[in-house]
Amino acid sequence: MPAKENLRPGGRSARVQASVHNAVRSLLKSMDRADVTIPLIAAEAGVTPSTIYRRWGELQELLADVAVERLRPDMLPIDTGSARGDLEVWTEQYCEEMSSGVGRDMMRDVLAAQDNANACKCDAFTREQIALIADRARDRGEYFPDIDAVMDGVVAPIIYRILFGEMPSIERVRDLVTNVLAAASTRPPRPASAPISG
Amino acid sequence: MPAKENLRPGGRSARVQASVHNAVRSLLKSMDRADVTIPLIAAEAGVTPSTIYRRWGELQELLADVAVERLRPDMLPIDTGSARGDLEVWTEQYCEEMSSGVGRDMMRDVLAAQDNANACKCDAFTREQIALIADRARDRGEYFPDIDAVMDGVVAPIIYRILFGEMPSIERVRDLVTNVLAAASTRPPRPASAPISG
DNA sequence: GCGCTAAAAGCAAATAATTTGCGTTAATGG
DNA sequence: CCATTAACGCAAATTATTTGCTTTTAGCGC
Repeated sequence: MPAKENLRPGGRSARVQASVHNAVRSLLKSMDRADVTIPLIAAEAGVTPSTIYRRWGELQELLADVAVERLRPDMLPIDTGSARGDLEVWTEQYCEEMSSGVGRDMMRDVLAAQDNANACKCDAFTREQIALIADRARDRGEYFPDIDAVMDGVVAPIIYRILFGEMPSIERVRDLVTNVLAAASTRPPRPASAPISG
Repeated sequence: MPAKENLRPGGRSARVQASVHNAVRSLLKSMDRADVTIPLIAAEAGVTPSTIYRRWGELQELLADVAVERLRPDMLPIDTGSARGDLEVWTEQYCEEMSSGVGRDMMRDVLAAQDNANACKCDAFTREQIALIADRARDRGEYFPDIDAVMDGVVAPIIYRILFGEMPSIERVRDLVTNVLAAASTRPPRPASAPISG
């Protein structure tokens, strides 16, 4: 678990991290992921392999580390003028990104790592985006479901299907959005979940 | 993709496969998964490492192969006399198994492999179990939702939360079951999904 | 059953990845 | 500016993976 944060943020360390991340991204673009090795990354980044081994431990952790950065949302959800429109557009884009080859690879990298901190981060990113849409809806005076209801009703089914072999169709995605919005005003809020230890 | 099926099912090959699988299970019981290596497994199984390399390619594929066998349901869903009872009991047990340390490790192994055939198999196992419950409900003349609705409404949220860091509480699980059953008689069936290629 | 064919396994040498000890560089805190 | 020490680089030692070749044996036609 010797990853990322709470290491010396100063010049060299940060430079090495950036260089290694760039090397990974660059190599993943030009070759099959199965052929990417730590010595290769080290050469591309201009560092010695042992630096990578000591900092990330395994290739899997490094890949997860890079993937989670790429999964970080880089823009605000598009404002369409209505909660339904916002959620529909965001969901379709999310689904498309996640079900693309690149998206699925990144998700696999994040989930394959021992350390589940990266997976939690991805979940947090998604919740933040939905919270932004929810805030806008509230500002407009519109109903909007609980974040958890959207996670259960829209995000989870999409991710499950992508991970377990079926690509959700756009019709299904729209349907999920419709159902969660329809249920929003009729269902009571749900009980909270407990965080996982390991 | 030199895995599992359509290899010589006869004596030696099968014996080696069984021996290797047993070795993996045994080693995973007694030590940390991070310390399990192919040479170790080979020694435990009494085969040469190159046999494992040629047959499974990577440790990850072998682990996925073993995990999917352990995830295969070994019993029929308990018959409680009602659809709601059947689904509730099955779901609680499923959730408990999957969120245990062993369950999460197996799921990770299955999802981490390049080959997504194992993930598809897990999905199929789950659908079969739900189909059995649905058949029983139909025989009793009870309503029962579409398998896809149960996958979306119950299974996906549970798995998503386990994978992405939150353990679903038993209350939430019951709530998911309640909601999918409540929706069963009011919602139209959903459009189908397309299979994934890679 | 008997032998033929080829898939799968064993063996060992060659290659590649990972770990480790130790000296060096440079970020951080006083 | 100096002391401290985390992070890095280097190289040797260890361990894992690949590969060419040989041997075993399952599957199949006779």
